Amino acid sequence: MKLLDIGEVSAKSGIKPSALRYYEEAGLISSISRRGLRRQFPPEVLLQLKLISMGKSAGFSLDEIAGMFGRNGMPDLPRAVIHRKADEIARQIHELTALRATLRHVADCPAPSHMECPTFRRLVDVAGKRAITRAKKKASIVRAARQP
Amino acid sequence: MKLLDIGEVSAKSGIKPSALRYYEEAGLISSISRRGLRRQFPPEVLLQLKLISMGKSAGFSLDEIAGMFGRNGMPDLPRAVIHRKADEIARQIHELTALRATLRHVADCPAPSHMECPTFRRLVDVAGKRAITRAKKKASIVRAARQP
DNA sequence: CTACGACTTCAAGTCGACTTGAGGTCAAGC
DNA sequence: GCTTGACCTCAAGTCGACTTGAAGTCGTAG
Repeated sequence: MKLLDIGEVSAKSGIKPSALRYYEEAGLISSISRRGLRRQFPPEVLLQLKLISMGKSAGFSLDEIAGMFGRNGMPDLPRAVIHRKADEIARQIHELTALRATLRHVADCPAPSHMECPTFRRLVDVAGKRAITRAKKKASIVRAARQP
Repeated sequence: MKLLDIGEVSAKSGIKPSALRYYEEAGLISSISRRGLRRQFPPEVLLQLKLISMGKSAGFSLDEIAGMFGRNGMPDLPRAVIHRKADEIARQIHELTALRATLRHVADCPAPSHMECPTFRRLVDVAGKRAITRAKKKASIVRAARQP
């Protein structure tokens, strides 16, 4: 199993060495040895980084991502918890879908004031209420994750 | 048109007054008058806040959101630009969909090592390449903004 | 063998998005 | 008329996710 040094990982993933060190520090990835001082990573790290970047672009914090994928890239979590994460993502997909529709609408709707356009209001309402709940939930999830 | 004072807006939206002041400072919303010192907002602000929270949960910065919806909540931008934002969101929906599928898969797949499971690798590959591009784009925007 | 460039550590800095704190103002209820 | 509580301003603090800088260490190419 041929190892990649941090420079190669950085080149292949597009993530700066400094960020890779930071991820390692945070326990998201782990280097397997050194050549001189240089960190050597197993090739799976590239896949793990992809997962990390997916999680990030989904708006999860590094802590949450670590929670999803565990220390070595794979979840040691009960299925139910993972499915709950997936549900959270599903909800987010819903919200994004509404946002996209809203944008397309405001781009094309010729009405003078969108605020009074019923189509617009309906679109905005789709994702509405959960947003408030969410901020609070996030905090509690983090707390829960810290006390296993 | 009955006005809402900042406390009511906060209660109805779940957003703290301090954050509302911050949004006003940032030009995302605007209060229309004062009663004593208290800011008074027009009722549309609630809709605007919904849009803002949608945008936030989609991972956009306040600046980007301001860019989408303009100073007073509605876009003054050319259609093409708005559609590009919508496309960006569409891409993100794609990524999230892949992430959700990946999570469901790791929750249920009984394989010993996911790293070698072809289903898993395929899922991860779905969203892959764009992430890198995105980070660079963001950075270059930032750089450009610093040198006007 | 030496110079180079890419890495190393560690501390400190940055950026966005707020929150918090100190000190002050107001309008409504008692 | 005075207190109370929710607001006000402005400066400073916080948190996450990195980046940057200084000072040092390697291994390879010339």
